[in-house]
Amino acid sequence: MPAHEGSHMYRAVPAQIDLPAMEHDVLDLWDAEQVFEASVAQSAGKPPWVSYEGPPTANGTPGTHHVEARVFKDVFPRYRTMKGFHVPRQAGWDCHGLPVELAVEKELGFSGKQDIERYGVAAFNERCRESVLRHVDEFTAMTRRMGYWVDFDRAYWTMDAEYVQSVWWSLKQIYDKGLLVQDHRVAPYCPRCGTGLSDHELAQGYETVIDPSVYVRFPITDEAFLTRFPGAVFLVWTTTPWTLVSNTAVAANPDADYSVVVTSDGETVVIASALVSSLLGDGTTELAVLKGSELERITYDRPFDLVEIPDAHYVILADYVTTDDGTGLVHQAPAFGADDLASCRSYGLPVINPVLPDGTFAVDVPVVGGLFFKKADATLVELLHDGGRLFKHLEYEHSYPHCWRCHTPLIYYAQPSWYIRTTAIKDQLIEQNELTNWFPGTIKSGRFGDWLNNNVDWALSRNRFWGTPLPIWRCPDGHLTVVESLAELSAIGGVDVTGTDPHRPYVDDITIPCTTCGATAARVPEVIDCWYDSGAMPFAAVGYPHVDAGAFAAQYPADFICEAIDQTRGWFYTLMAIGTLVFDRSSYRNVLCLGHILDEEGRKMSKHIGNVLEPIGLMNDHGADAVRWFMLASGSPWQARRVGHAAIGDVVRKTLLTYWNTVSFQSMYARLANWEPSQPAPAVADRPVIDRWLTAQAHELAREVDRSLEAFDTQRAGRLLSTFIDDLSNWYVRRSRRRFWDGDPAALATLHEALRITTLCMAPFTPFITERVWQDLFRTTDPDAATSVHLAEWPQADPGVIDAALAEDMALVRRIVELGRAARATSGIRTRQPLGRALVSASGWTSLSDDLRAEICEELNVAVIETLADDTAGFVEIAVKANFRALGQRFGKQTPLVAEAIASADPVALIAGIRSAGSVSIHASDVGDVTISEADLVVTETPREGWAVAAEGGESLALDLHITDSLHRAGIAREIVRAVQEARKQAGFDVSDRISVWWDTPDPVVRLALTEHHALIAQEVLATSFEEDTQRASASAVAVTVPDTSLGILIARSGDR
RNA sequence: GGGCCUAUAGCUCAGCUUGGUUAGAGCGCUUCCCUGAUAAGGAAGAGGUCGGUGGUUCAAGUCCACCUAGGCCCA
Repeated sequence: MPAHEGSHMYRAVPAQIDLPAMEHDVLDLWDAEQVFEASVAQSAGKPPWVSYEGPPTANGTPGTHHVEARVFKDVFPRYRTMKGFHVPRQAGWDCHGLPVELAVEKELGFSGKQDIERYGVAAFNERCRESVLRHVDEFTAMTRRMGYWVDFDRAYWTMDAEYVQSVWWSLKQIYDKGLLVQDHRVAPYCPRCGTGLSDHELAQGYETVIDPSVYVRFPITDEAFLTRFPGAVFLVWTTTPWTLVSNTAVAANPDADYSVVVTSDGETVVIASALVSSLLGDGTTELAVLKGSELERITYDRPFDLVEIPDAHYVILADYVTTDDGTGLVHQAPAFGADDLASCRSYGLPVINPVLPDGTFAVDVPVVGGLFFKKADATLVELLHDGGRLFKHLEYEHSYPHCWRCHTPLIYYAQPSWYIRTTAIKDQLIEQNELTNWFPGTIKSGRFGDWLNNNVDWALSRNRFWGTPLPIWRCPDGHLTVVESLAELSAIGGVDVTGTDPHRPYVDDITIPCTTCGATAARVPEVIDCWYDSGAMPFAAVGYPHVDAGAFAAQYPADFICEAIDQTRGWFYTLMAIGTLVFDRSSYRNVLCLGHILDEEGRKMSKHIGNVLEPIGLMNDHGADAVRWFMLASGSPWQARRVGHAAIGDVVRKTLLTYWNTVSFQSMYARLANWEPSQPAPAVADRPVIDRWLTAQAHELAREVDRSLEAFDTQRAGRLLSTFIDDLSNWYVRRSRRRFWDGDPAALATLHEALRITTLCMAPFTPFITERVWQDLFRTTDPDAATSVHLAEWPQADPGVIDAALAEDMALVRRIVELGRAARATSGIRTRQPLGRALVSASGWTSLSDDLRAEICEELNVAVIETLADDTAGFVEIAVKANFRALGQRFGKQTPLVAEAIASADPVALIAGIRSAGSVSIHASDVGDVTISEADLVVTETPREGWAVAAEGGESLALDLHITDSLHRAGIAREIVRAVQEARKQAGFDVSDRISVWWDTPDPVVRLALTEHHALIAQEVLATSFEEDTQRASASAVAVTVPDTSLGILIARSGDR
């Protein structure tokens, strides 16, 4: 509550805070004051900084990994906004595709496409649309809770009619360039989903499985060959016995050597020479070595006679065959392998496919008819065994592609599909990648660069229902008409269909006259890969070109995108590919690639294991700021990281609460002193050295955090901030407490400014707590302050204020203080007991200013501090070590010899010589005389006797432990002060309460201490009266116990008398 | 089989770009201290063959090679 009307005082900031509750209040504040909207509106006209929101698929509950990506997608826009850029942020939802279809299938209890067709495509797609809308709410709630500012009102939906038509437009551009084609190829195919998958979808679904690994005898039937080698068989290896049913040929490498060998069992077999010993072992007899080319067209008897395959079953030649594993003779089933198909086609072999689109063998196939392809393996292996064809049967563990959504093993399957010929723009893609900044950089040439180098055409079409329909109409003669919009369809067809839902089945009902021949053309049945949808968002999100061309121009390409590493071949690829296909340039300049979030044991989070951290719960336990800070600053963003309650709780205690308590401290004492930031304070240059130091550090902080964020390095920025907060609380405030009790304007103004800079720098990271602080400390005190910290400008670092020399000096001060504390601890004399003097030896010490030395004295509670080297009494022990870093540069190979010479020299004489002459010459064996200066040495000076000493890294401090009577009494006085303070706290007095003190003691030393230090004690404990008298006990008086004394004290609040 | 990443204290991680002789922090543990903001703070201690082997170098946690294990991605 403000002290009076029109005042510019801080609000009271309680020491205790419930962070999650505070965050909810801040969320309400942002809503009430429309802060996000204001931050975008306020920057209109400023240079744009564009980041794209990769649309999450709304088909399930958001997880902690979604929070991770969203934290990074939030922190940089907030930062750029503060830096004076205009950063519009459009939310987006990925609506189409298999994930959604599968979720709906599951809800409806369906098991395949037939079920969907029976249910009706219109109704099914309606369920898909409804499912998307349902799940979007959960994402919105999580997004709001975590403080990710993104504009949901303008969100793009990939299922919107405008979006779909934008995608159509782009496909037409690609078609017009001749890069959208239909082709029959062997492609990965999910038999359960009944559709082919693209290579980047394939990448999502590898699973480790154990398959049979069988070596099969293919008896040779070529008479000439058999005449030379009676009873010879080809040994053929496969891990997919089910494809043996459609065996069409055996491929050999024309240039490889093949051996005809008799095994130890007396059997004549043909395999690659390179594999004879590993496969057949010892005891074989080699009959002949033939080139693969000599085997061409040698016929054999196929393993199964279940389907008709005419004019086949001989050896063909193919370069891709290797002799690294298997037998060097590769079974060919052209319907189920891309290489097989190409090789067999070149020999004019037929392509026979006995497997139906649902993955089962056709019912009329003997033995395996109706069986799911994978399930046929066991039956077939048994059949091979019974027929004497099985040479060897092992199990083989390998990773095999599975459907990324339903986990059905995929089948490589020949079928017609639509492709985008990305291979035609491969060089352009590589060029665009060169112009892209990847974080971390290794992705660029590594994972992503490899992917581009091995680029294959994009299998675009899906034989499914809920997706963007391919905008291609075909007439009976096969002429194609590709359209870019419903308006174009209306124009061609002469019927207004602009109000039609551009989804199946409605769009399928539209027919148009063929633009080539005029015959009736109908849409091809396929929909497209939903990854195309999301990759099209840079233009489709604004409905380009049909809706708003200006918006697109302003937001292309993006300055920044960010997702987890699994998007390398997903969104990162589709964005770059579509951008390059349609606009000849990639859609983004900088891309941050995050590592995955793991559980506390380092396992992937999955529903199966039950180790999923539910993000809203996590944020309600610890606060969104804590989760955000963890994601940004704890560990390396591109490294897989373990997240758990302990790690996030740490963030709260170490960073957020320390910051908060510093704020609370400042608010408390400023209010007690009726201080306002607008009150005059001495110029920084005229303030005490510690104020100048803190101010310099704060400006350096602003500069360095800025640099880090420019380089997308949140980890370094976080480290800078938490170090600064620690310095602030545990050095500046700790050292300056007394000045705050006294209401010193210089101290209050210094801390105010330091907190202002910290709060601003931290705002993008932890937007809640910084907003609370901004409201309580800055908005209330400055009528010109921005109404939200997120509407404020980034703090300008003044290079003139930054003082590297002072920072170094202060670091030395703190190291010396640490030595002093260590010496105190080893001596057993508590800091409360004043000591007479300390001696210091450290490089840089002699040039330390008096006020910095005073800091050390005060902190260590010693009367004077002096230079150890000045003490000529001879009780200083000097140890000298070689400084290898300096010597190594000068002497290279001879460094150890010089170091040895230094070690064996008399350190006292050495130092005496150097200190008087600047350098000395010493003799090193095999090197000769060398000149040594102090920089070549690490000098440690320690006193010999009667002192408490601590030394580290060439710096040392010694405490004079002699306690005089006067020091003893001063110690007692401090002891009394501490005891009274403790009692005040116990009694629940406020820090500003004045008290009365009555005391009595039989001990003359204590009595003397009390009288001697009477004024000091009274001042320290805020006593308005301080009398020797224990008889005056009052009802509210509190007894104070002072350890190790026979002192009796009573205190009472002055007002309580 | 290939590519990339990772391996440092009981746990979580810095440090490696630019090599320097006592390898750090936080958490946890033991002992002690301090407390007029703090769920804080400080000191000491236990705990490390810096995954292994070789190499380069006067000097390797750091650079190089190979290997091992784990992860991710691909085939």
